[in-house]
Amino acid sequence: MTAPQPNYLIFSNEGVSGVAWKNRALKRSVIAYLDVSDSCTVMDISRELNISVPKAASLVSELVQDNLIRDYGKIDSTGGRKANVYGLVNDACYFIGVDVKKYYVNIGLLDFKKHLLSIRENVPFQLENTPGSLRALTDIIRRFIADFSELESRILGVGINISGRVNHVTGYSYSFFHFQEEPLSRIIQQEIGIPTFLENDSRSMAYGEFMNGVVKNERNVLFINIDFGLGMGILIDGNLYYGKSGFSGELGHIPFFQNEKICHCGKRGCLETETSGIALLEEIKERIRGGSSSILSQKNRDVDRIRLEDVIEAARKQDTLVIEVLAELGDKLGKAIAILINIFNPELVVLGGKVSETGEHIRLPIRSALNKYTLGLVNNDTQLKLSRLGERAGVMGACLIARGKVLSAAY
Amino acid sequence: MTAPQPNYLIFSNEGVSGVAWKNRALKRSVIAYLDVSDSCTVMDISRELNISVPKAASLVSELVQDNLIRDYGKIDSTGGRKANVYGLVNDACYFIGVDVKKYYVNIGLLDFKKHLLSIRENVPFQLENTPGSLRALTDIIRRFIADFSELESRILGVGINISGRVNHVTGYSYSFFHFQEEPLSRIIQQEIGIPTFLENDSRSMAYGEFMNGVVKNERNVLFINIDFGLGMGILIDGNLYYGKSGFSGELGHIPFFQNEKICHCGKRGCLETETSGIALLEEIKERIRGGSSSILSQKNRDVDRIRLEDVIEAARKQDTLVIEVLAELGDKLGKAIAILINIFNPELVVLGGKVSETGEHIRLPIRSALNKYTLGLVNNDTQLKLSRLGERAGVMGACLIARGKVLSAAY
DNA sequence: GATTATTAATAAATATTTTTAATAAGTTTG
DNA sequence: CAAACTTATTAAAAATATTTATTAATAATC
Repeated sequence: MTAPQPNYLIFSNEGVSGVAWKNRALKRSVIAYLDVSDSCTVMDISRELNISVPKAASLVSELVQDNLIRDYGKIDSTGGRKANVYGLVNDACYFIGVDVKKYYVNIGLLDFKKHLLSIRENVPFQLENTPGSLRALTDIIRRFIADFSELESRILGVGINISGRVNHVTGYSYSFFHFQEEPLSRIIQQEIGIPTFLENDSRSMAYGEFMNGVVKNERNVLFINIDFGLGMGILIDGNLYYGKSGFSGELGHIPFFQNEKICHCGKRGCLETETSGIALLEEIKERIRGGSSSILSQKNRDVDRIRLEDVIEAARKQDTLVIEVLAELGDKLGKAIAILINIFNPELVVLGGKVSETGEHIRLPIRSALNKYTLGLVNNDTQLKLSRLGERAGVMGACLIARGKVLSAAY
Repeated sequence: MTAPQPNYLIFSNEGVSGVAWKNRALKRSVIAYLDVSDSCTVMDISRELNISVPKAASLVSELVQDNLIRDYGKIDSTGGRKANVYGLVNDACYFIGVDVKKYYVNIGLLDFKKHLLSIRENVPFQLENTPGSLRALTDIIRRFIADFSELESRILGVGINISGRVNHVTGYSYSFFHFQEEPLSRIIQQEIGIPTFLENDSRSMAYGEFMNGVVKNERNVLFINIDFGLGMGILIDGNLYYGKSGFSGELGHIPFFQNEKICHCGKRGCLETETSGIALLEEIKERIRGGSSSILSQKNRDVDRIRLEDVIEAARKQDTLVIEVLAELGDKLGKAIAILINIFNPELVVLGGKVSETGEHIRLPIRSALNKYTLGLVNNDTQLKLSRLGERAGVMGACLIARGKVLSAAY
């Protein structure tokens, strides 16, 4: 005898009103509550949602019937009859996250309880603004889904990270695959047959770290994505902040330097021109050409062919040149983050993206710049931590974005 | 026969649970809805709050009995029976707002429908960190309340703006009147006998402009307070953003210049050192001393005694020197605002505070700096407007802060 | 180890809300 | 100007939720 299939209707408001609508909303609230508290009793739900105990009990029993939550036995009592505790069923439903990079794709499968069950990294792919590239992407997603055919009916959403400008509400991507009238999310959704959601990469990573990463109870968090470019995800009161059109967090293109370097955005003096993976790589190459010694130069290889990954690897091996350049980069970036701290007074700033994999080599210079450039009172409020998810923040975030949208019926 | 007194119990959750709690919450929701929609029918409420029409009708009739809302006659029909429209009763209750400045206080009275019924400006006062100064402040408030003794029982809240660091949740003020254990808000509340709320001045002004000023339907708004110092209020999704400890929006102290001017905060290079009322005044004085001609110099008066108000007055009279200095200041400030626009992607940036009273003389240089320093796509999203409330933004905001807290029972 | 206090779950009674239907009040159209 | 059509309000019936009371289970106490 197989377990009954869950009743996904509660994740939608379509075609219901009145009491049915309220019940769905309440059930979603129960799940949202379990999402943060992990487990709870009928009494807890009654208190939390301001409903009577019998009502809470009936909701719980329906959710158990729906196979979305499960009775996990008795709780340790505090001096009375022991209460039954309930929690989410981890295999109730699944979500897929796709992290689209320039030369590869990472794709993963998340269960109901936010465990990353499977991840496939570095799937070869060329991100180009062509229909062919889009087709290749949907093929990769389809193939991944095919590997989990027995779960397919329980995969409720797909989240996709695309760098550049994305409107998460309309599902339009402006920087890539923008060659048809329909929003990109809908086109992909038609291809793969599962509700699909688009998100900007830095925001997605921020959400991943927030829901399942280094963030604990902090509700106002900045996630600095130091990758090839420089991006930022903003979490305000536990929610991603988008701005008017979803273009918030364009940290890389704030006017910051008096330099003459022309950014790929067309402006001069962008922060990204000196504090990003590309800037780091260029500076390292420049200095090696100028005669600086480094692990990277000793190998007698072609300077032009040094990759960012090599630089990060060199930092891990305590290469003096890289550490020195990182310290300078960190000082500049720290000054920029000081601005953000004065403005946001956040509880936590998380450093993510490729360059953050150099660990303390980048964190410490930023930390000391913060001490230099922010007011003590404000600075003391703010922790500075390294990403916990690292490379996987993108996939995790994409899964969680899809999960969040489906669970809140917000689409 | 006098009108029945309103039932203020709905503005509290104390001592109720179950159905009574739900009814109070629903009634508050009705009022919150009327707050933004100005008037509505029973049907509207039913649809908006997802409750049945009879339930909505019973809530409305209770609120009418409570004298909080009133039947305002029939609406123009769209092809059927005309519906009754309901709206707030403007004299149902009142709120007081106090804008505390360095050398004076502005204080005003707001009615339930957000009309500023009475305002008393420039009440002499010395803001000092002494018990005497605090006593003087409470005296001013008490005297103001005494003038409206017939309304006193209906004054439900007092909002107070204090510059510097304020925690609106705990009610502590750190920059002023911080010489006792208890939070300042509670101390004042005990003195005047009305629930009291503290707020930072820039945030309060931002809230005033948002609820009753130049902001129309925009939900993500930055309010730049260019006064003696430089502050900012941030509105995100229609709510004030506070940050971890309520220290958000410290725009004046972001590290921005390479200059050697020491800011009163102790750091060097603060934005405020070159783009604030004080900076403007100093620069004007400097240039006049250096021989520049201006209306201000012609009067043959003591340069040292020129006040910021004189400078603004001169700008209104098209004084070339002031306009020139404002243009330079606007360019620098515009560059800083460009950073904010890249980060927040707001729908609207509002310029307020004393210096903004120079109108287009400050707005246009900022506007052109924005064009220069932001990406087109992002910049086109953002309007730049001058404050509508001007000097009164502070009082209006303080009243509205108190009103908002009371109406949402959030204290 | 029985008793008491405490807490959870369940059941019955009560109260409230929603549904459904009917009525009233208007608008539009032939 | 009346018939047909909309929409709002009211009323009664049905459904649902909350209260209150009861029972069950457990820990602490004597």
